[in-house]
Amino acid sequence: MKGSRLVPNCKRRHLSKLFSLFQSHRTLHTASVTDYLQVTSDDLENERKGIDFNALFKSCTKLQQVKCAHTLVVVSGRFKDNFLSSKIVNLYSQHGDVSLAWWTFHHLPNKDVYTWNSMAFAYVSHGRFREALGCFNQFFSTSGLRPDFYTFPPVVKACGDLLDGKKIHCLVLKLGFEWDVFVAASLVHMYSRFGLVGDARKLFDDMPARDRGSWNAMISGYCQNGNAAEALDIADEMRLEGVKMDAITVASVLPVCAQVGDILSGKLIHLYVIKYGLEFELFVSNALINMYAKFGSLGHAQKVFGQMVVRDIVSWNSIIAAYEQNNNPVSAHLFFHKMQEARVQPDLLTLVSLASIVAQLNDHQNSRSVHGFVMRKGWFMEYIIIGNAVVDMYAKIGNLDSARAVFGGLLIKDVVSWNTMITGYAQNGLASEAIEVYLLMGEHEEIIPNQGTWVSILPAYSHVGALQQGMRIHGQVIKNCLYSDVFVGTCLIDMYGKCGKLDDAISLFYQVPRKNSVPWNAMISCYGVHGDGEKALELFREMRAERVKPDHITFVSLLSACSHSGLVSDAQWCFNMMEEEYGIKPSLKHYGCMVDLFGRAGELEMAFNFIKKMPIQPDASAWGALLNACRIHGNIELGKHASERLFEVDSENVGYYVLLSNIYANVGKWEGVDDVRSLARDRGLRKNPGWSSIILNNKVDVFYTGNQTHPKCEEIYRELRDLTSKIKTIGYVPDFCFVLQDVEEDEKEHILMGHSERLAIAYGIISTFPKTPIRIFKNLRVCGDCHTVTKFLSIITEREIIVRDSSRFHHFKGGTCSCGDYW
DNA sequence: TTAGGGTTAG
Repeated sequence: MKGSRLVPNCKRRHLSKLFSLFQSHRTLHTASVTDYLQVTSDDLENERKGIDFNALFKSCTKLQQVKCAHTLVVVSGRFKDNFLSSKIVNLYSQHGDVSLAWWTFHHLPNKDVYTWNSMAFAYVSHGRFREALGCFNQFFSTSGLRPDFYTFPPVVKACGDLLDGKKIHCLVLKLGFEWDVFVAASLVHMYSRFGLVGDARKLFDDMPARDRGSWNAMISGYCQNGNAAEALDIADEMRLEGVKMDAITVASVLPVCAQVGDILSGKLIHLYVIKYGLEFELFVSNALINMYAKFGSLGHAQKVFGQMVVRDIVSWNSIIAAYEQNNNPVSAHLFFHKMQEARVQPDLLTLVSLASIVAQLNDHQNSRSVHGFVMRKGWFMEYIIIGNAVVDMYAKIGNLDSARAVFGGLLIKDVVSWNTMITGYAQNGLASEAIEVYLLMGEHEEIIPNQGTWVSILPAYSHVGALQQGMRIHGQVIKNCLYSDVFVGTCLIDMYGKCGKLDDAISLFYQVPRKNSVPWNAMISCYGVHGDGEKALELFREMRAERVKPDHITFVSLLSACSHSGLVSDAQWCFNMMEEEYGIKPSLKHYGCMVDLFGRAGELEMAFNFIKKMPIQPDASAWGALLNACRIHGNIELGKHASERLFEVDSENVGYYVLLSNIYANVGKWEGVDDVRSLARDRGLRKNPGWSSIILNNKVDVFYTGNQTHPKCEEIYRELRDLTSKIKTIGYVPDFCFVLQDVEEDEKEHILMGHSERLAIAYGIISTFPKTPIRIFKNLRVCGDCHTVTKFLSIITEREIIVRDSSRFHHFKGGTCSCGDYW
């Protein structure tokens, strides 16, 4: 028999490797691999005598040459030796080859406890818990052997649910292993894992002896259940008992410090880490990076990362996520490149971060690369998290078609998938699509809506002014005890505010926690859109008095509120305070608000000078605000200049062409109107049609300007003609400067009557009981003539009419409007 | 010869 046939399952190359090992040990006198493979079994028998088997085996294991070691065992005929085969099982397991471990294990005729333990441990260490439990059950029921101290800890770890855990616990008690520190620690941890921290604590308290591992098990139990205070307390108790924290203690506690925002404890632990040289532990450094990232201390995170000698995938993911989650996608991307240079293969979580980075950079090209990479890896099938991340990525860059396609293709969807899709639509202004997805979600009973669902759907309902539906969500929120959640509360404030229920918004505002700026911003913005700049300022003063730190959004809301109410000097006060007192550098949005403020107040020169003095390149919002001001105040020359600058920075936005053509039309310069129109046409832009909507009996009716297709069209026009003649008797005179076509006066009056807001209001009047308030929503700004008409309508119909347009609210009552005709 | 307790997540 040839030597090679003795080892049927081992490849020749292992033999040759083995042979070189033999050579290096100088214990085998065969000259070459070929010679060795030619030897017969008799020869081998003789050769074997000359081999120092133990030395060779040790050498193979030391060199991590697992296949050589295996070959050696087989070639030397010792494969029935439990000790050696178990060692091989462990070695294969360490090398990540569980199937070869099982193969070795499986062919052992008389397995002992050590062998079974080794196999179960191999499964556990690769996260194959079900197989580990199966292995244990088979061992317990068929081998006739008694488990030992080493058997239980891995098996306890493998328990997938409380029932399994309790069964194993019973067995431990029956066999009397409960006071082994390793077994007890694993039980403590098992109970914590299933949320029974109290039971875990009882076991821990009853332990007659505790080592550091026992303390760690209890601490991590608390940490993983979010019991931060208890975790930190028991860590302190451990210190008082003279047990020092090790890398594992630190790695458990650091995430808790981050979670509860305890920067001081976090830093003290970091000092401890440095003092005891734990910073070279991979887990510790990784946990430190994550903690500093959560505190927003990117400098510290990067310093820890920079000092690491060995980095693993978690280290790279952590530093990438640190920048990604602190809105620094450029640096995050840089670290991703460095990771590739270091030849570390990205994993699932790398891609989750990368998807967010690509979204933040609005990088359409790379969004497809991310999508493709995930597809090639086949991760969509297995992991919901990456599917959701890709949906989110596409939604954030405004590619809703791709987002929906990926969403539709997800084999399993959880509540986050639905929330992501709803948010995606809502944040891209596609409220009805968001609502459609939300309603579709309701058809899947297994999906339970959560906080994220309310936060995603409420803005969609506010956007379309769907008060009834919004209130229904409010009911659900109360049912789910989420009314004190600051984010849900803020969305409700926003919803009530945007649906014209300012009083409800205010009362809700005083019910939610107000420690951070979020609800304040929402309430200030509500006052702003309702044209009450004074109240917005008053609330801002209250916010300062309560020592709540405003952020950049607070100032955008505040400046815009001032702008809509003509509070020029107050706005200037806020603008200066922003940087001087709070160190917030004004962004383009803030500059845009200021230009808008000066412009609306008729201070066109001030607005223009303000733009000229801006320390950053003015964008479309600044020039657009100036152009709008020129329209309101009829300044053609400056309007022309503003539009030229505007088209340099944004030539795609059709709204600006409309604004410019309005300026010409208002003063009857029809050739100017034609020029602008043809310019827009040449650039392939089409006017965004004006429309208004009204919700009656949960049904949304949308009217486009000049709409002739509504089923009640005739009635609506009849009512409008009737109402128009009535309001003419009390002083209404049509203002033709809002007609942007060069036609006869009769025709102009007809055009005005066909404005979408008027159609919606008339439809509301004929469809509701007398004196019922009417709420309508318009996608563009309300027209000046319609504004006048609505004031008169509020007198003769004795109704409140609430019109929400693209920038604010108009609350008409008894012939006046809440905006005081300033908008 | 084998065991427990540890870091990243939409």
